[in-house]
Amino acid sequence: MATVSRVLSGSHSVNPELAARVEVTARRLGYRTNRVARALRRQATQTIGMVVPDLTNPFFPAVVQAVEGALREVSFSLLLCDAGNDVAVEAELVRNLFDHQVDGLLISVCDRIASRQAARLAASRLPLIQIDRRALGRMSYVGVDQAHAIGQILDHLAQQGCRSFAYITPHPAISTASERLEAFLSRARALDPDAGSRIYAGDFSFDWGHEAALRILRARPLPDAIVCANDLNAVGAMQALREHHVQVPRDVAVTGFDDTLLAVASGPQLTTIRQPVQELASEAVTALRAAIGDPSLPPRSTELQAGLVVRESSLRAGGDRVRPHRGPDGAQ
Amino acid sequence: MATVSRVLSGSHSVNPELAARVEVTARRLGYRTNRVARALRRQATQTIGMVVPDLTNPFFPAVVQAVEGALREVSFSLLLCDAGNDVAVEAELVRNLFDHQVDGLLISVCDRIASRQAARLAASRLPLIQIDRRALGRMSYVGVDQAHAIGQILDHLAQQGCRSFAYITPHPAISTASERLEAFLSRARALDPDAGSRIYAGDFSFDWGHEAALRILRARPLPDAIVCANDLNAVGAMQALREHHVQVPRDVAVTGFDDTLLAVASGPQLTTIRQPVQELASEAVTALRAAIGDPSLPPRSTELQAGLVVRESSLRAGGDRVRPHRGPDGAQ
DNA sequence: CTGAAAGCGCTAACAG
DNA sequence: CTGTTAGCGCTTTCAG
Repeated sequence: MATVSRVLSGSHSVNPELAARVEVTARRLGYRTNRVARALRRQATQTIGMVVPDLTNPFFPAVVQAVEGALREVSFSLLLCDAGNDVAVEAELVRNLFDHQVDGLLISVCDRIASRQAARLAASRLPLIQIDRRALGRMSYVGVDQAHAIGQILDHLAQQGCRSFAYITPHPAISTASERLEAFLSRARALDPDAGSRIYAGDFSFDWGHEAALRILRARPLPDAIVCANDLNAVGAMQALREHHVQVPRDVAVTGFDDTLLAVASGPQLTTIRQPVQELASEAVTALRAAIGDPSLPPRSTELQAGLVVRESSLRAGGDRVRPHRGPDGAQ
Repeated sequence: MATVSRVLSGSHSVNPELAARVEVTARRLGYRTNRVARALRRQATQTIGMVVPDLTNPFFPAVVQAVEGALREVSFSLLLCDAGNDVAVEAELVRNLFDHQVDGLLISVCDRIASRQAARLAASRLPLIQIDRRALGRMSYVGVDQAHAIGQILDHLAQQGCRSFAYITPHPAISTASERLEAFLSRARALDPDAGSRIYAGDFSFDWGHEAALRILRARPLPDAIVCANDLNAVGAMQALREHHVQVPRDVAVTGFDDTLLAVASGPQLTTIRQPVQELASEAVTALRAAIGDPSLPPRSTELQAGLVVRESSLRAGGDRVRPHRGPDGAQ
């Protein structure tokens, strides 16, 4: 019995001939090792838990897919949980994941403050990597350099001749939103002293983008550009602008963040930031496996760089990519 | 020890006073029962496996979210797997899920033919419910009445005065695509004898919608309406139309299917079919639990009804919702 | 109603 | 290199 175990888990060297016999027989019998029993004995499940705030935000499915792929390569499985943007649910999910004896946790927290307790609890018991959104500054984190990303957007807009800016964002309780907002404020003010008075903070939704744009419209004059903290907000804003016959990018430029499907599906297509989802996922998995292998490792944080993707929504000055059929009044 | 187990799992009646003492102590110690050990002993993990073809299709995250919620209510957990539209990966995932000793399987198969083997294998070993896409006619299935949904679209379009139709669809190897296509053919032909010659089958992507629309443009005259088997295709098609200065819905009506975020994010907003995702999920979970409870139960199939959501993209005849700023040449 | 004891399927320590 | 044995943490007989 022990020999069979050794052959099948490849843990120990076994006489090749015997090993072959075991393998053949196992295959003939359709034998598959019971991972539950193995987990109980080894005290390791080869399963990691992942908690995301909301699968409905298309950014997260992309991350989940990449994470699952990265885990599969090292034959780990994924226990996925959606917190529904609810910190209480999130805490409950983390506890449930403990009970499942997951070997580690990947978490994108709902709230940079309110999620701290759950995150701390989790980190005290398990290797944990924060991904994208974080609550604990001193714990491992994999995310993108938000300031640099926002900088790229503003540089691009400035180059397009934009001199006044509004900013639509979810509530800054989300760490990424907060970082983007701060970056926006510090950089936009150099170009536009009033930028700070045109911050519209709501939530992550299409509807909020729409609503915020309506407020921007009411507070005329329009800024040259509306920078949005994510694609959903941006697309909502564009919708509202369209309803009010304000043309993007002619009358106002709009930018998003995440480069989700929405960016390409909207009309006009959205200039946005492409998150390095693959790298985010593989870095997170690597870091988590390292932490599982040696729990005494110090926290490790990685900031990846995201890239600007220029599409129609920000091209103002009659550049090459402006749609030709917009007519002679297309230039401002 | 046995008494503690009985109290904590509530399986057996225990002297209330003793039970209280156990509970207090357990709480004080922060005791949590180890689900792996329990699973080994009980031969049941309280975990179900779910395999979806592609999380990148926004329909599936919605389903996953709903399923996870429904499972949480009955304290089951979800082991999620993304097959990446690859039948071989799908089969491997199913095997892996066996090894995890999941109590049941929810699967939306990649291919109605090629996935049969994997599905049959799975069904032979475990309670299994097919959800949305199916491969096995005789096994349990929860989905929507595609024919009725397509019927609603065509009725609506006919009412808008459309008399000629094109149809953009993924490859009919996907069961839902195949059912929708068949429904389209049988119903559209009554209105348009040529409908069968305007079928564009490709894949589930934005890009295919775009490409198919280009082909439709090349094969002028334009049909009155382009019916699409999903929102992604529809939005891709609208993009191509826009690039060629064809106005939706003035020059051609376009409809989608799924009512994802894209439907509302696109310009013009998309008339589409809203899938009853919540009901789909809760029915699937109910059916699966029933099958787990009594594996001898006969297969059970449920067809839910989906509803038409009318938005701008199909309103042709100067109805209320046509955007007013389109100008006097807006009517065809 | 409660306690003692066996055992779920596996792996690892220990002999040989 | 291989076999025997104990035991992971829990639940469920079986006695009492």
